[in-house]
Amino acid sequence: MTRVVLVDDHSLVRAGVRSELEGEFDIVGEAGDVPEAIDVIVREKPDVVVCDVHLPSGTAASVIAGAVARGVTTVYLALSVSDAAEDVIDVIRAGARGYITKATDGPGLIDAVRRVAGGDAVFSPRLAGFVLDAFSADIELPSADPELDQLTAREQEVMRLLARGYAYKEIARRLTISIKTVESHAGAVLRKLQLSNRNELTRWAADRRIL
Amino acid sequence: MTRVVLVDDHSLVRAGVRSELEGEFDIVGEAGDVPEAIDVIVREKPDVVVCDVHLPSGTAASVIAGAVARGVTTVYLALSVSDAAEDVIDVIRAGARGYITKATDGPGLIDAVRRVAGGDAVFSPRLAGFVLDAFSADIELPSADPELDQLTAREQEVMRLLARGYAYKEIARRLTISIKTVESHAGAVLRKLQLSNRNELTRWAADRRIL
DNA sequence: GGGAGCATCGGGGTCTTCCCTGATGTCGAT
DNA sequence: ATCGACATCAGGGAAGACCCCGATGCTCCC
Repeated sequence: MTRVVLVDDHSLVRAGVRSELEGEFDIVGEAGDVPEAIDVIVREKPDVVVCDVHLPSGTAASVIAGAVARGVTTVYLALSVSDAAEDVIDVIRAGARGYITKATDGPGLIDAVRRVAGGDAVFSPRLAGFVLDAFSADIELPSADPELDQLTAREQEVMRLLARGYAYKEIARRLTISIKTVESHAGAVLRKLQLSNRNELTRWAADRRIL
Repeated sequence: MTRVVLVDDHSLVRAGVRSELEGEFDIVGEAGDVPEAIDVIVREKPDVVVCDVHLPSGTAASVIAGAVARGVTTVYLALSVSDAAEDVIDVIRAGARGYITKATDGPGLIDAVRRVAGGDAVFSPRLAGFVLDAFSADIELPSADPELDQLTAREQEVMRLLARGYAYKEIARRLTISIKTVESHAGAVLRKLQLSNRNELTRWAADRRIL
């Protein structure tokens, strides 16, 4: 039987969730704040933790981080009244596998717990949209960058080598041109990209995953 | 009315999807392979593209990449017989907002199109699990980095500013210490991290998302 | 045939980076 | 009380980065 821990600062909410889940799952512990939650999780090592997002002493993300720091890896289902993008993203980033609101009914809750226990992720489409946006913003696909097009082919070559940290001398050797030519191209690159030195260029390139 | 383009190499499948969506949406174009699809998308600029994952001349990811390269941003709903993790991840990475299998019934399809058009993401919980795994693997949360611990608190401060591209002079001003002190810390940072110059440091920091 | 854009170089200069040697003061631990 | 780790600063120097001005050749285009 799947072993579950409940975390919520309102004992009434815990009671409600417990009554819904009892019979289906084995409720092995409860907690009302962050340190208490971490202790229970470390002690019980449950299969699933159903965790309120906002707790008096922190958030569900703190609970997850704390448990991870103490070496416990388990599956988290976030539970919240809020469906604000920020809340969702934070807790998902921290490692939660699902996020449901307290408007969910009993069978929905049971289904969600069962699903995250089985490795699935549980989101409403609206929340899934937030998560996808957040992650894609991180990833930043190799899009046709208009800033890159300002550079000539040769300048782009030099730019890549500059971003990798090669010295002018080294770049000159690799492209079999003189240092002075490298300087020319480097100057053009910095001017066109409105950067003031190589370090900004390195960051610029790193941000765009041009490596 | 939401304008939709259908992409699938089997005209029978297109016919089936079209018959389900007609009335609800405005089907403004169809295509059976990648270049054709890109052309139609560029020409029609639809709100939603319902796209088969496997096409004779490529994949849905190729279609998305091609359309993006030609400056069209629209919303994609991937459609496939396969629910293999690989297929899902590739097309989501490319930018699709949803992924449904061909087992979906008519109302489910209509609902999915409507949702992605509205900005939501559409996945079965199983597929959402894949997506989450794939992205979390990329992200790599700020773990306690043993290499960072080699640096003293002050050195870490200086390191962060170095990585951001500030000149020694500027760092000295910000920390209200002398340039010479900054040089000392910078030297210690490079030595301890076994890097030979600032550019490598910038890359080192960028790779670890220390910014 | 002139002009624009590009790639190729040079001289010469200033500022920055990086490293060397060395020094002083604080603080905590032995 | 001493020792080590740390933060602070200095002088000086070699090498690199960056910028200015200017020059040559090449190709493409009107």
